Amino acid sequence: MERTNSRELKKGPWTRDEDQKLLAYIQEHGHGSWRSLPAKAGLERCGKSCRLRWTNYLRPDIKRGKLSTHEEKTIIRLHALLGNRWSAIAAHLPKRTDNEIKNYWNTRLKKRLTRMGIDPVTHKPKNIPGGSAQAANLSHMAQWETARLEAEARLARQSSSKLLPPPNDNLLLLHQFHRKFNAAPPQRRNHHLVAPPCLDVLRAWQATTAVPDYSFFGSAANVIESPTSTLNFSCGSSTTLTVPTVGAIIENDVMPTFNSYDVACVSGEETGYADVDGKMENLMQRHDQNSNLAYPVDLYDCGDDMTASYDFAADNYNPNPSDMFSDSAAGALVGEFDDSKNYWNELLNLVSSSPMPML
DNA sequence: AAAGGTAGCAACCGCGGAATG
DNA sequence: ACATTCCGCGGTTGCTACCTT
Repeated sequence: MERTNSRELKKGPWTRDEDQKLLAYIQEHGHGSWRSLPAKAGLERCGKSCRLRWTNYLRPDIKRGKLSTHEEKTIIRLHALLGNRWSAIAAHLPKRTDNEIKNYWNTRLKKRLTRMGIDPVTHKPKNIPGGSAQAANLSHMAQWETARLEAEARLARQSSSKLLPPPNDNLLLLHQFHRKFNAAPPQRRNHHLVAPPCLDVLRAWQATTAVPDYSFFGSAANVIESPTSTLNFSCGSSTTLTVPTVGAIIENDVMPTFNSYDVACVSGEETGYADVDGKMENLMQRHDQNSNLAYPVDLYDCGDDMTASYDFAADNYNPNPSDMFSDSAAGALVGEFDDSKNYWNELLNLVSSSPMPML
């Protein structure tokens, strides 16, 4: 419990002097216990206030300034899936704080969607009644997906801050999810190595705005290689990741399954990302054709300043390739193309259905 | 120029879960 | 097993700058 000190603690805006004291202390000693930090740092603030100032403002790895179109669309998509779980959303927007994202949503994106006639809570057009039977049927799926996303967000936080193995419950949850929906489970490799904190599909979305014009789908001239071919990516070692081209997906009508390792593996391989993203956009497009999608495609892709903005290096994830691709890892690194179409269709449907209650 | 309204954002508050003894 | 402490999250408030009338 937070108790008020007998001495009156300062509240309100931080001064430059206070900032410098806090910054200097943390740079020298680390934050340690937030509760005891203020006294040690010579600040008349509560520990909570110090922590907030640090995490939302002073931390050196914070990117400030206007959010890019790419970041905006990521927020919208993640919000459609996660609701107001700002920390989980922030985990997929490097260098942005949950507070900043929350503010941005409340002051801008929410209003923009409202103006467009879209309910910012359900992400559906306001004149289309919600609560369909389908939505009800998807409740369970939604809960699992939500839980999975949260577990991944936790992993992201843990591994980025400590580089320690994830707690067993997180890993268990991920395994349960993947088993339940017949997707490739995340695999624990060597004990000291943590999976890169990524939400596979959403990272694939994030990673690629290099191809802003998605109208090429269906155009033979732009389909890479033959419709059934695959692309191989070098992963910095002898292992390769096999990913089907857009054409292969269309042809075979299968939904690819990636796990975190797969996507991390293609980091830095621009063509790989473009292709992964292409798949997702294709899925989205096909989904659009079969559902009353709330968003016109251009809602996300209307900006001119789209740039490939996902910076994997920013995650400070530098796995040793020999660890990364050892033993059982090899199997998982090969793209697994289960027929998990239902999984993806339902997940994508979810985007246009109402948020579900927590487990 | 002044008053009122609005937008944007930093910071606070209360709650709940995790960690610890 | 329980109580206490610590920390993080999401909701909310309040301040400031800007805009409109």
